[in-house]
Amino acid sequence: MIENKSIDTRERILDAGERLFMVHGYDGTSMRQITGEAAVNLAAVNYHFGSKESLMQEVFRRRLGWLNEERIRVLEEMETAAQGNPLKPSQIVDGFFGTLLRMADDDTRGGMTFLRLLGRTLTEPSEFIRTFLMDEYAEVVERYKQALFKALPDVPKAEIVWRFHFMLGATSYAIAGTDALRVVTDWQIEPEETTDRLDRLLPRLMSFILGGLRAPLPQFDSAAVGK
Amino acid sequence: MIENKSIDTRERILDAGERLFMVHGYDGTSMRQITGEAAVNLAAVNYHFGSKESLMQEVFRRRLGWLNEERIRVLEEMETAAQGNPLKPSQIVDGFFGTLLRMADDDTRGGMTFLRLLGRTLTEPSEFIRTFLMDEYAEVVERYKQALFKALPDVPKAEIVWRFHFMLGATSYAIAGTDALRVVTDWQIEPEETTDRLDRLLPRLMSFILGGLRAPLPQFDSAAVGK
DNA sequence: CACTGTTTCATACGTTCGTTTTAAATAATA
DNA sequence: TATTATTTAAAACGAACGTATGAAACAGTG
Repeated sequence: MIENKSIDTRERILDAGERLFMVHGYDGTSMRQITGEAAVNLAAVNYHFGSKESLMQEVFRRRLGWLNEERIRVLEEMETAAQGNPLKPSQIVDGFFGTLLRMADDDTRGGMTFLRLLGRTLTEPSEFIRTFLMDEYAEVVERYKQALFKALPDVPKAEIVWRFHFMLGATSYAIAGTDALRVVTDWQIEPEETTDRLDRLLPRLMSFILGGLRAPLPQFDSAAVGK
Repeated sequence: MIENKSIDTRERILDAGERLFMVHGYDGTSMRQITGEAAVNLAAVNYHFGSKESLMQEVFRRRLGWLNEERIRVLEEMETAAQGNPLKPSQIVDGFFGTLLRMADDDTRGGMTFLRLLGRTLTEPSEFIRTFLMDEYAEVVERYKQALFKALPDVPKAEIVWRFHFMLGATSYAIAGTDALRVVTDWQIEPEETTDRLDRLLPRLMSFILGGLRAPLPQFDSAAVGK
């Protein structure tokens, strides 16, 4: 290995890609936009990453690697402290979703930009990113799922899995659509809300998804399902 | 106006566009894919709709027009029956989200295909679709918002707006990611779950989002927000 | 039938896309 | 400093993109 020429072409490309993929999506972002914003030559992406797809994967790997390791670290810490007893659902939810949301405050880890990219990507999984995300998430999801099964022994497992799914949705959307949703709604939030919006998003979202997780089980009233 | 030549080129283009935009996204879908799947000439899209963007808008207008009229019809019906009394939150939620989810069973209204397109589009709002969606949604969101304010007079309005936001997210995601999420989780759901998955999604999702809506209000413990 | 407006068709236009190539510039090693 | 490996630079590639054109096929009306 050799030292950087200017201050890291690689990193500048990743930052530009992260931001542009977040704003315009994968297909909507061109190599020329990326290299233009990063102020590097067009060929630099293919030199450093091989292809546009590989760049996209590296954008995710750079952030998700840390995030999912942190999630597992937090979970193990809690499990150690609990000495074999089940964790509280709120602890588990905070370990998974709270750790994610707290990334938004850490600009050295991508901050809001990466979170919003992640949120929108989960609903538009191209084939190549889909298989990649599966690998990155497999272990951490399995661990948290097991923890929830243990924490909620009376709730059917299928139900827990669905609700995990819903929580992921509410979270992704809340992040990805921080202003995309304003669009659809046109609601005005008081000024104080927008300034420190992020500080307040976490407790708000936590309340909501915990409320959903603990909601009464649905009645499968087969006759009235349609209404 | 003149009759159709073969059986409605326009409609076949809309159907193909709806499906392909759902699978590959707007930028990821080419005119040649659309006209190929619809078995019409390449120029037919520009002839009938003017441009690719206009086609996308028409794909949405065709479904959203009916959906949002139906939502308002249902709301007015409930309000009339209530004779000025506040509605139950569960009624309002069912009017908005239940009406949406029940579209999935109606293939003459796009069924799951359109729902999934809608779900993924809400997290990737291109500038041109963003302004369009705002117009389509403005009235219905305002009406339901007001109904919720009235139904939950003790809950701060900002809180209700946020939770509406979260509910929309959980719903969009649950729909858009019907198998995109399987990807991320790799959970196995019992066979019986997948067959009539849709019948069971509605009550499950309803329980979840109602639980979230009724959850205890968050504590803004400013000192401990970061952990 | 001829006439007229509508729809379909094959084809081509000018751009932009991701990628490749060849050479120049830079940094590390001896 | 001479040599070698790494990184940047400029230019070009073929392919695919959305769109436009003009003629052919069609349907409705007299």
